[in-house]
Amino acid sequence: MWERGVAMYRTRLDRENEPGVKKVSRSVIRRLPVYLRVLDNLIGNDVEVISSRELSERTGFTAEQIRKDLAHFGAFGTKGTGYNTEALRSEILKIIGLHEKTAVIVVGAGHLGTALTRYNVNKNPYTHVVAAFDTSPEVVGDKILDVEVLHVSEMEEVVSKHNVRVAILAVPSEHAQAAADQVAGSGVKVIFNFAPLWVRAPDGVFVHNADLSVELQSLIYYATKEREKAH
Amino acid sequence: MWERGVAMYRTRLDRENEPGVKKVSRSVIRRLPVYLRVLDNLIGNDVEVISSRELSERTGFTAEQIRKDLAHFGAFGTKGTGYNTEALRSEILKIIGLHEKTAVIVVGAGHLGTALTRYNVNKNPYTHVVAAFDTSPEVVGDKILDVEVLHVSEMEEVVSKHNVRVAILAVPSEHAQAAADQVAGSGVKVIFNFAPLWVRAPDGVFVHNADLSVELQSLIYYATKEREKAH
DNA sequence: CAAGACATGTTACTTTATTAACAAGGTAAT
DNA sequence: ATTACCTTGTTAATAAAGTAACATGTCTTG
Repeated sequence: MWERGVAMYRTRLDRENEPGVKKVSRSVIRRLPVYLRVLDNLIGNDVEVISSRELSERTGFTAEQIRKDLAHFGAFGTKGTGYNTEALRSEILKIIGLHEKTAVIVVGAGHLGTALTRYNVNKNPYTHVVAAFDTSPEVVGDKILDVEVLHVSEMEEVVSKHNVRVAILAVPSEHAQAAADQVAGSGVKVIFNFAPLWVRAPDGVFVHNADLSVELQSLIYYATKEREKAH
Repeated sequence: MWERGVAMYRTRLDRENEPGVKKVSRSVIRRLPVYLRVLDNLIGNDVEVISSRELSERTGFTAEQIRKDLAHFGAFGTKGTGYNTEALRSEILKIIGLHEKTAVIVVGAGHLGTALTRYNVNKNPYTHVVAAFDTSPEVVGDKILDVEVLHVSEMEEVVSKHNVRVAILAVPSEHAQAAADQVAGSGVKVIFNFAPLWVRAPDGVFVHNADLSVELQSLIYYATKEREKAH
């Protein structure tokens, strides 16, 4: 009775230390799509198995780090052999949530928004830009490749209809926060913001600010000093 | 004699641990331009003094972190008061190397390259795009705002003439590595690469790969799960 | 001019991330 | 079947980054 009681208590503590979902760091999540791209290439070349050491050579990350990253989510490899490329690809797709094509909207159909729409449509097999939005009558109604530019008033309907969870923001900074509020209000869960302003969003909405000016300015630090390579 | 010998030995070891220049992490360097932007705004509004606490509210970083970041480079504040906005701005400019306008080239004058050229010219007071480059006769000779599109064969001359140390790469991935080799060969010290491929460069050249597809894919992870905000 | 309030910069602590080491499992060849 | 060789996944050690605490110094106010 006592031993059993103690054992049960310990178990409860262990559960508390590992509260349901183990939290995985942003750094790990960022590396997963890099593994994915390499796997896509390998599969395209009919390579069926890959070791962490070979993945290391193709990604620049260390083999230990790759194994550890994957271990966060399960044991996908075979000792002595490595990872089956198809199986690992499939697992990573499931982890990220790319197993079905993700609907994305682009807000702001200026030069940057247009370029990002084309870039994404052409370069990314896992996401799909369902529409771009703008307020200017000059661009509303246009098409960017096969993507229609709609008026922002139609955003909520489109988001709802296509179950859009990701928005790319490429509007002038003076409208960025308002645009962020609107997309968040429409039900979007992730905002990828290119405006040179750090937008805020309610809890539950994940914001990634990709301020290219700030990024460029930070890089200039390395233009004068002799330093190691990035990433 | 013995004690002195030991003491000297220890000192030598300490020096080796701290080799002349103290290394400052990428994370710190990335935050500096954010402080800079806030300072620019404050100065525009004739604010002369700012505390780390107020900077914290405007940047989202903690006050402790801001103080610690700045402390890497010196003591710029006044106890009891805070930081003089003009003076701190000036210090950060010197730290990053932005005290004189930095010459930048854009390689690849497609949609993304054009958008980045316009974005940078309009949004960034500290850098100056001196030219864009392409190989296609259709775009060579065009102008993007007031930036000329030149043939890549002229790159080395332009880089040398304007002392260009930073290149933005926006070429198709199949040409990215060749383009990186060429700009590195021209004497550029920093490569900001937007091609969906991790380019490599010789030692002494700092590469930052900004693969937007990979970034977007990693964000999708947060579209399904409930998670905290980024950055 | 003394005292209270305030903010920096430094040092110590905690947390997180990366690197290394290794035990256990699996393959292939003899 | 046994041996030699690989490679994974886990645990341990190291390094890095972020957070907190506080001693020191400055300003302001009565």
